[in-house]
Amino acid sequence: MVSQVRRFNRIVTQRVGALEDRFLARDHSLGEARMLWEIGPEGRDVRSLRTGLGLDSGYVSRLLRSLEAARLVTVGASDTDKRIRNVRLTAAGSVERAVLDDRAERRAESLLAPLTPVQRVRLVAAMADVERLMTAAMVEMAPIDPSDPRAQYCLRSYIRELNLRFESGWDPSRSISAAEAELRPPSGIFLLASLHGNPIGCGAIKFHGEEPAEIKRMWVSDSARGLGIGRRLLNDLEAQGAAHGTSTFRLETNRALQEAINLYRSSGYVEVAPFNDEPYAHHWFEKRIAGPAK
Amino acid sequence: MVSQVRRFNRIVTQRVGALEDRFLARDHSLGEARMLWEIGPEGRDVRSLRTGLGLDSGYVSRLLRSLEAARLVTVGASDTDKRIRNVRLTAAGSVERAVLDDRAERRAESLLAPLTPVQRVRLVAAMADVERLMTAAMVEMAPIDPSDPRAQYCLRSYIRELNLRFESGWDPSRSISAAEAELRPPSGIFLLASLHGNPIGCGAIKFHGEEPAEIKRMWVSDSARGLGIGRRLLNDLEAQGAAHGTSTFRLETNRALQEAINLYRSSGYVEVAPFNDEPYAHHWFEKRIAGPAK
DNA sequence: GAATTTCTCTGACTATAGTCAGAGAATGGA
DNA sequence: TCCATTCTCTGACTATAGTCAGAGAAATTC
Repeated sequence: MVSQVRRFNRIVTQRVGALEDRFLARDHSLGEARMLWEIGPEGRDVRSLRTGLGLDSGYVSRLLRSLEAARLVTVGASDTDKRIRNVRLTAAGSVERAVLDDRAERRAESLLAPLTPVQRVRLVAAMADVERLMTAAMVEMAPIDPSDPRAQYCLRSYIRELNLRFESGWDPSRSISAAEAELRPPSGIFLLASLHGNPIGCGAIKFHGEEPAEIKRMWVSDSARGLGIGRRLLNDLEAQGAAHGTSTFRLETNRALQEAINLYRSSGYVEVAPFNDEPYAHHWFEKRIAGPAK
Repeated sequence: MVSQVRRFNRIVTQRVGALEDRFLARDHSLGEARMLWEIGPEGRDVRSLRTGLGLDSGYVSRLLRSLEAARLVTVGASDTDKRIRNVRLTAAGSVERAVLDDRAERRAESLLAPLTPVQRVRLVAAMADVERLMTAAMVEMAPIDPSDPRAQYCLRSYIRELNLRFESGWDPSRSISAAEAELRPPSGIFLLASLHGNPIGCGAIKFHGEEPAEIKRMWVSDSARGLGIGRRLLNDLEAQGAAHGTSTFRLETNRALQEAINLYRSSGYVEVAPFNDEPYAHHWFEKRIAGPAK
């Protein structure tokens, strides 16, 4: 498997890497072209360019001066905070960006051009698979404090979604509690899934001493469905729980969340009699896992 | 389709491009690392390094001096031609190369690591597809003179293969002629398929004035089977023939070449009564194509 | 045997893509 | 109000990855 990955890397850097970057730039240096691209039609502030491209502030500044000298962008102070500077494309800058875009388009076409129609369809399908799975591989999971803004964002999204999907809406106060303090060590664990630093999913454990631990707040962003994030969150939560000495997990869920129910079933959760009086639940699940490795 | 290709390019350069190159080098510059890699355990002459990596001779020379200074390679004159210099890895150089190899291996593993087993299998399969089809897309087809060494290589390979696969072997002199002069404009056309400059397939046309043209010498290297090269050669030959005013093509083939027979059938060739007395043929095919575009 | 070509090397340059250390202006918190 | 912090900018540097023009030695061609 690994050797296939390496062969893939070789071929793809030959064809995509070499062409994509260098070829697109041409009239500008690669750095300028990337910057022009990243600024986008709406304009952007310098700070977000810096973090977005991962460049040194001095370097970004210099690139902007050179784009400014070429009359491709204008840089002005932001209205709200005069330390922050805002970059916008000039008319010429927009044209230039369109040219870059057009080149990328042609590059992509030229990659498909030599193939037969059947091969094209197969290649594009395989590319979609690779893209999806590589994106999945870039998702990072890490425990964070439930008061962290990223955790809060996930929890708000979770509430919004449940409220939308449950037939009767969802009122967290009528439901069994999962307050911040309950999801923070040592009472619990809050796990965040993020892609490029942006939160895209979460899951939590609420420990009950010797009693089975509860899985709570499992949520995956719409934009990240189908990447297996839910399964990985569940796996990681179980592993964390196991490290904490827990060998039995419980959870309850609403019949509206069919994909979650499928996930639990296929992850080894077995439906059991109701073990609590959660008003929004239709299904109660339990799973025993092997104890922590010797 | 094109937008999928572009999304693929973006993701893949992010993940493969950025990591692969820079990450591997570490102790050396990227140029040195690439060179170390390309030299290989067997050693190589400077010339092939230069063409293989596509670098300026001065630059290659400088890189070699720096590797030599680090005692990773030795450079000595070739036995047969004292202008040519031979590069070999020292013991330390081999160790260093193994370290690079190991890093590439780990990189590849780390790409798979976050995925579930099912996802890994899917990703690797999709990568194999992409690799195969991108390789196919890199194959170039161009008419060349049949006396060109690359054409000669293909023709020799063709003869060897037919001799091997025909039940009774193959003696070109008993077969209908397809001499160099017959496959060269204006009498004919010889089309070469090459990958990275190396010949991997060929096909030819022998014109007969107003009479149907003959397709001859269709061959694809073992190493390039399954890439659709045969079909593209045939397509291109027909297009060339059409541009030359030919609208009917004929060919005959031996029953041992089943994959070729399938190719002809699925490309619109219809089996017809024998139109010549080729002693090695079991099937005769014909195809009429639309005239050249208005 | 002379002229030409091939192969590698050196020296002198260049552009790109940075990094690092401050400085100055604006903002936010105590 | 003052102090620390944030944000951007400039100046001074560096490493990498080249390019280009020739020179010298060996081989090939005429």
